[in-house]
Amino acid sequence: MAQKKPPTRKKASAQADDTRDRLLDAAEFEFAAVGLSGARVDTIARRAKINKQLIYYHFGDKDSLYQAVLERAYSRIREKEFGLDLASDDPIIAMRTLVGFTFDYCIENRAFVRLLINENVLEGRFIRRSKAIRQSGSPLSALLHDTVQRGVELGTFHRDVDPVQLYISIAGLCYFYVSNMYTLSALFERDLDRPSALQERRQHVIDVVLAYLGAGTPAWHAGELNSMP
Amino acid sequence: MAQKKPPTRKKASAQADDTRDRLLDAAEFEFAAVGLSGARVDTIARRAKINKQLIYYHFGDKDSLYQAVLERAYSRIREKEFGLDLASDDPIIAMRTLVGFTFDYCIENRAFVRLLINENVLEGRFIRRSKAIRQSGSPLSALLHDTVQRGVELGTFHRDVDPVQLYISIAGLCYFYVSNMYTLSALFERDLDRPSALQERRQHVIDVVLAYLGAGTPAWHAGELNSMP
Amino acid sequence: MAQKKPPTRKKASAQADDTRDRLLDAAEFEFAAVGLSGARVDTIARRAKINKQLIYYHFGDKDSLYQAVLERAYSRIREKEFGLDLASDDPIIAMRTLVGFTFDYCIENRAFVRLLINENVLEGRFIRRSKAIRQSGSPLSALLHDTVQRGVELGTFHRDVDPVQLYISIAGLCYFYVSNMYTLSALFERDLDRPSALQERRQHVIDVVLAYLGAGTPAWHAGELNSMP
Amino acid sequence: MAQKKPPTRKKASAQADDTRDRLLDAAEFEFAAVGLSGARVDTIARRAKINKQLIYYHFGDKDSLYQAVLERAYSRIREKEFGLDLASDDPIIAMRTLVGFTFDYCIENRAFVRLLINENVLEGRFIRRSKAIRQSGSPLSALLHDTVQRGVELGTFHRDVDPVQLYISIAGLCYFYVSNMYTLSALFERDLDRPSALQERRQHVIDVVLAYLGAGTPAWHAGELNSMP
DNA sequence: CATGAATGAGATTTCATTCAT
DNA sequence: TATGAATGAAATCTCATTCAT
Repeated sequence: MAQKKPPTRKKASAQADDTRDRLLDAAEFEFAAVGLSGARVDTIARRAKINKQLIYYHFGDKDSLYQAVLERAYSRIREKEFGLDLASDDPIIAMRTLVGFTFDYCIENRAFVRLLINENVLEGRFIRRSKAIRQSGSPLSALLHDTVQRGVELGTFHRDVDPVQLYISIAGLCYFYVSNMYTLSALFERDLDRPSALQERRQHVIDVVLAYLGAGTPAWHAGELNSMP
Repeated sequence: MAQKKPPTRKKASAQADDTRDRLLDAAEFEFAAVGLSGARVDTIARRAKINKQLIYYHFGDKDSLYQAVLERAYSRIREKEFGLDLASDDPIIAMRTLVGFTFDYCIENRAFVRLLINENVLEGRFIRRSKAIRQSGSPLSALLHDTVQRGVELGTFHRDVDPVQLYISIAGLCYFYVSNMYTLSALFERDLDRPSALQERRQHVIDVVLAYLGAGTPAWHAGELNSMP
Repeated sequence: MAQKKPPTRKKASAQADDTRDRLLDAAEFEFAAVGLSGARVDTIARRAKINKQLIYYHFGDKDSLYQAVLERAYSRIREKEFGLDLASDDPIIAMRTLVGFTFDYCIENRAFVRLLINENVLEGRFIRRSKAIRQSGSPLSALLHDTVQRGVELGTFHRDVDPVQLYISIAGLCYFYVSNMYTLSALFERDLDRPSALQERRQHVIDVVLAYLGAGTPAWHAGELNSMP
Repeated sequence: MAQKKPPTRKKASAQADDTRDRLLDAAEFEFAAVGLSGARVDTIARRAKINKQLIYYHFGDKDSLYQAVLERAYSRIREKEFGLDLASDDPIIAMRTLVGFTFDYCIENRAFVRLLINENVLEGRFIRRSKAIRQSGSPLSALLHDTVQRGVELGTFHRDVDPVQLYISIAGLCYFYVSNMYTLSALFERDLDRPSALQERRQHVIDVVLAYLGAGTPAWHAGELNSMP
């Protein structure tokens, strides 16, 4: 939630909050599109329909604006992940839900995927500074751990697995498809962004993960209902 | 915007070739590290220990230099991939080889991974211009297709699978680990770059892929010999 | 460029006066520290713990604020100088008092010294506009003239002297030490701001002035009592 | 002598040296006139008739340019001071020469006086970084010490004196007149920059210093020939 | 009186690119 | 080929000042 910076700021009017939000939206778009170094403050200001100098008034500098965008983006996905309520479901269902959610989130929030990419280009310089973001990782792996554990106990999952390793694989199967869509599309001369291609990929990713956990079979797909939003 | 091209250098001196190579190496390093927009021509020149103007002499402009770096990077991995000689091996072995190779290549050639990332930030603008790169995709999927096919025919693979989908998954499981190592390390407060972590990940990726193809079981690991280079 | 002036405030509240004072103090500090061009309106406001806009409310603009600070500073030293009551003392005592006072004032009011310095960097632009300041010079030289005259008549001073020339020398011996303390300290690798260094300088300056007037001898120092505050 | 900065620079053409010199001259003028913070890079470039960006090419940034100007200015006056050859003269003559030189130098090189002033506004930030400047102080006080010593031994100077204290007084009597000429002129409503005023001041300063050393008498002035250049 | 938000002009600095040799 | 010098366009950021409440 921490997304304010200016040390001088005391009371924030509703209008000022609106300005900040528009600014963050515009900045997220720009940073996601061209990265931190590629982003132009001018462009962000124009897109947010505000005076360029306001950016400096509200956030101090370009880097701090980027940091605010990054933190907001992380807090959003975490909020949704923890809202999935995986704990109460059947482990297989829960895992399908999680994988499906992850894939859908990537597709619908490409800005987020690209933001992460850029943050890695920056060698994680900003994520390392954000305590809030760093602290969001452990509940995530705990959640995964519990789900896998339950599956193993019920006998539906064949193997125990490191939740971190599993999370990275789920993310890799989903994020990479989005983040590298351009080179992959060019390489295989196939439009990976078509609805049918997305649907196909979604199923494939779920299949891979469940197969790995020992719970997925081709036959099992018959009743597939979990459609994309 | 590339104005000039070196006049189809025929009698290029050995020294000039050396200069070009040093230049491409330095440029690859810089582009991989900070992306196209983040890269500084000055920095590249300094790193290559040449005069900045030489960059313009040899490559015309920054974009063309980037394009040259990208093409060289792709041609290198393709060369190695086709050198794997998967066709003659047992499909399981072949697949283990391919997945292992892909993982190892990512680990050893992080610059390449980052280069791809950046090219995607640029929306594949340069890869689309390069016929050579685009043409390297289809033999790759053909190779994969054959291998899978053989596995299916031998009964060791349980299912048929789209080779493109499979390739993207293999790549995703490997590349994502490298490309997003910084954010993942921060998030899970775990150093993913330790030799033991790399070895663990390598095995995990192979397990996932083979499990999906229906050829991998935990028990099966006992005889694992495929160590990292 | 001063647009507006507070409407000749008559019923100024006590609070407003307090605000003005805090503002002038903060402004004096800032102008003395970094000069007119170096001073930041923001910094002054923050230091005075008031809202920046109040500066404009009270003084119209930055230049007028500077002018007010300058006038207050001059009026303060003149007030003290005329309070010295040199007229009734023995000329030698009077001169020792004046020189000592000038030195002490410089040491204790470095902001004032620096303010003058800056005003000279500005080529006296603001002092020329201030009738009040300009008019304070002539009584000063008259005072000096009388004192020297009395000394000459009593035979304790050996020579007549231009009071303006004398005043400038006294000031030069004192102000320069303070205004150029940083470069001098660096040059001679000696901390000129130590209490003992200050005391030594104070005596030296008195010696120089009295020697010039023909009234000072080294032996004469024995009964020195005029200590620094 | 140390006045080059750019780490990239290897061979300097005569033309480039000329550019650097013009740049330093223009910068000195500007810094002396309005201080470091008041100086405009644009103005300096225009005055030097060069492209503004060349400043960054040659000096890196505004601060480094200022540092180079400061070092050049100090090295110039030191060079002249040590060229006075005070050691071989009669101590009284030597002292008159030194004081006269100091005064004349201030009058003719007001830029230097103002440069020092500004450096003190900056709290000696740059002089402290310059080893070359700092090291020039000790030979100076040694020179003064010797001269005074010789005068004392010959009996023409009545007292021993700290050479640093003496140097500061000489400088104070000279520099202050120049550095504070604007406020002093306004205060005493007298143009202190007239040739006759300068000549008068020059004599006064010499008188004060020699009177202090015990070597000056009003009568003694009769043969004064040491005119201003 | 007082405040937070907003703005326009202009400052420093960066950077790809070209010039001259 | 190779180099140091030079340049124009544009980027980030600063800062006095004004607006709206």
